[in-house]
Amino acid sequence: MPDHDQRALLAREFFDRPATEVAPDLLGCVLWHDSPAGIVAARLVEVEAYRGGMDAASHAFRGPTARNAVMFGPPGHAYVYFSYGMHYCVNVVCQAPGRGEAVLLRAGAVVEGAMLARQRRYGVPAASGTDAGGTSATGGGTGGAAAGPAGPDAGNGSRGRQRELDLARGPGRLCQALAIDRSLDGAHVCAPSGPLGIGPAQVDQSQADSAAIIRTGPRVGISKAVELPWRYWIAGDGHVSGYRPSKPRSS
DNA sequence: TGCTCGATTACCT
DNA sequence: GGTAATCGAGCAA
Repeated sequence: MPDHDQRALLAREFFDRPATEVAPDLLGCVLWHDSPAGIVAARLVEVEAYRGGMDAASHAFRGPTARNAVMFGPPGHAYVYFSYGMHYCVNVVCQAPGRGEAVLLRAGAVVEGAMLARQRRYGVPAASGTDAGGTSATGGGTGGAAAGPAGPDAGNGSRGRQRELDLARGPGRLCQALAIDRSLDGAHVCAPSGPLGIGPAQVDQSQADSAAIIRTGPRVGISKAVELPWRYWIAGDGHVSGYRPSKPRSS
């Protein structure tokens, strides 16, 4: 049933470049997780580049530790960490081993397995019955999902639409929707047999148009190197999370 | 050994 | 729009 061995995957060489080059190229690509419960896939609409030892905001800035060891390994592997005591965030390692560069995957639009993603996020089977994307039941596979954000909330009001946009809007939500946790730390996203993968951007005309408009700006929630415009997102896409500067802790 | 902070989110006003 | 929640990593003593 998992048709992911037929899915196109990005080559390892794709990630063997500076994170600031990989990050914009990842926009429009599809991240998927094939779990026992089913497949959920999301088209990436927002990412951030972290450049290891030369980037004070990077987890790798201070050198390798047990937590960030994966960042210093070969490119094309997932670095998953636990944040704020309750959320997971997922990165993809870039550059040759030892560099510590990675791209944080911040937000996506669920294009497959939306029903399962809703279940994970909101604990309900489905808001409305129009979604055929539950688990791997999507007949058309990735291609059929290319229609964009229309289908799932048909018949719902703006509230339902917002919920749909919020499914994977933000790094913590993305991980929750795709059931990504520390067990996937180090997973190879270029391996055909692995549970986690990233496929190339779909060459659909409407998406090609939107993917052409890539914006850059300061990264979210960091207190160091805030001036670096290493956040990349698809302009006008409702699945992009809003910019929030780092908030100093209240005493 | 203990303390502080964090690549966030959900909920309350 | 503002704030509490929550826990692991990293640093200092």
